[in-house]
Amino acid sequence: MQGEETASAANMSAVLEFDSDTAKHEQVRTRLIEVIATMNTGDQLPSERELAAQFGVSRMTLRQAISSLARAGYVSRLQGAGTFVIDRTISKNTELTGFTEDMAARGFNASSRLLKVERVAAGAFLGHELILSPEEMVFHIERVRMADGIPMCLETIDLPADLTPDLDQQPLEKSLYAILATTYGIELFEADQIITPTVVNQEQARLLQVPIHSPALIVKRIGFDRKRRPIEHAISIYRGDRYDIRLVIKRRE
Amino acid sequence: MQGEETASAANMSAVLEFDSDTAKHEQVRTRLIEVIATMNTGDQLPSERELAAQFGVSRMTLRQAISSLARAGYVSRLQGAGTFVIDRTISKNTELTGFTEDMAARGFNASSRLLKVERVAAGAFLGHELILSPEEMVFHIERVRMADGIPMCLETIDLPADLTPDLDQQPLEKSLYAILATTYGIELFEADQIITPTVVNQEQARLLQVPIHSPALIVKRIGFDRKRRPIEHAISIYRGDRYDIRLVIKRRE
DNA sequence: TTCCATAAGTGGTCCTTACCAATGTGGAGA
DNA sequence: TCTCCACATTGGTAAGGACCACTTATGGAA
Repeated sequence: MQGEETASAANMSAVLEFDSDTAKHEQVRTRLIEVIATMNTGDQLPSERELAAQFGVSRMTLRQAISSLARAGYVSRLQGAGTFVIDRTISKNTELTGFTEDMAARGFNASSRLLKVERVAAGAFLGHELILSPEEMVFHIERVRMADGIPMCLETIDLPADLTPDLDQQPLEKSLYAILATTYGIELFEADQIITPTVVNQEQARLLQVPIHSPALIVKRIGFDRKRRPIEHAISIYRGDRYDIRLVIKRRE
Repeated sequence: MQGEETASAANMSAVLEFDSDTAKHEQVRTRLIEVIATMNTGDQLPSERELAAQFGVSRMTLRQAISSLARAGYVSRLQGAGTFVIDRTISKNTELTGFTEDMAARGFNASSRLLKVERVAAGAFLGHELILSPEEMVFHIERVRMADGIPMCLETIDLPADLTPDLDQQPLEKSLYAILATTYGIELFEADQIITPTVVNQEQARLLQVPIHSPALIVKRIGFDRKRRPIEHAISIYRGDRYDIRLVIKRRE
């Protein structure tokens, strides 16, 4: 044996240089992902003590980074044995992403066709969902979302208008999440989703270019910021023949 | 103000007594859930330093417990502000559970009707999914799963026979996960799921007591143990009119 | 009265040290 | 040759201290 693990360990930068404005465990995490990318499924990582020494951080900090990777499904830890690289062919859809990122992860190029943008009163239902008074204004957006030019989903989104002034002036063919982040400084922190099955009606069939009554998934989502204030209400209808939802579910950690 | 937070803090047991064979942070977590149950949505928990002192543990240990609760959606932490109780009306379906637990969480009583148990060769497809040679034996189980006596889903499960000898002698109307844990000492650690929409055929419609061509969800799951060895392959068809899948998705933590 | 700097309090990060628990291995003994 | 057990190694838990980043309430200045 020539020590493959030791070899890949040697590839790691000896004692990382750290940004002062990003948490060390974040930077270690990022660096570890790069390292893992060069390894194969089942390979063992160097021990925590060894990695900590190499990165020049405490073992606690190193563990924080590895814990995050374990949750995200990059590695698996076994007490007494070691930390091992996990097969990454399964999509890791437990993290909150927009359509654009989601499609990128599946190897497609996301685009969209804007059907409608309007500024309207929330009304009773949306007011309840977004915790607004029914008179408050929301932006109402309807889009067809496409992957490599093929229609994948119909999207209906409503956002409180006071959070996103002039949203209707923005390039809504692009990623909404990107616009929210860069233009308005709004970042979604978590979202509640409810998934149900349906069959498409005539109008939906036309827009999605599938036969009428084809199976489809309805995904209803309410997105929240870090303070759990509702930011968006979205209902998406995904065609069932080209789209599925993949999850990795873990026992409590 | 009479200090509601201080009052509920006073309700907490001063300095917990600890089991020696369960991790402290686990026990703190359990105790905290009880405390949270007595509080209202939006209430602020005592500070970490205060809680740590009350439980008689270090702040690190206390933080470990609270981090777990934050991931599970019990509380929300805000740097500089505090830790707050989150609305628990939303189901927290991000944790791996069996049908029995899932239904209990929704307030239903789970039961099942056994349609078939047999011991057969895995074959090419299942062999691939479960990483067995096609000749190896698996237990093949088909069940109708019911909530308060109403059919909710059709379940087809296959498990490697050598892991679970005499599985066909077990009471398979009960929770399979419970049997795996108690009789065979097998615990599922994580599962990969793929969710797709469909419409039921005549046979499925009969078993689920819904009209033919009703929308339904297909959930394909492969369950793994802690070493990521495949334990079960399951395909479940849930009726769409009485069942949905609820998720809370978070940004990376 | 309004506004803003500030102090106090909160969660977030990071380090060090120590020991526990599970795993796998290699050598002693049968 | 085989079995079994002590032991080194791995990840897991825990305490305690120090400081940072952020929020909020407060009190003084305009």
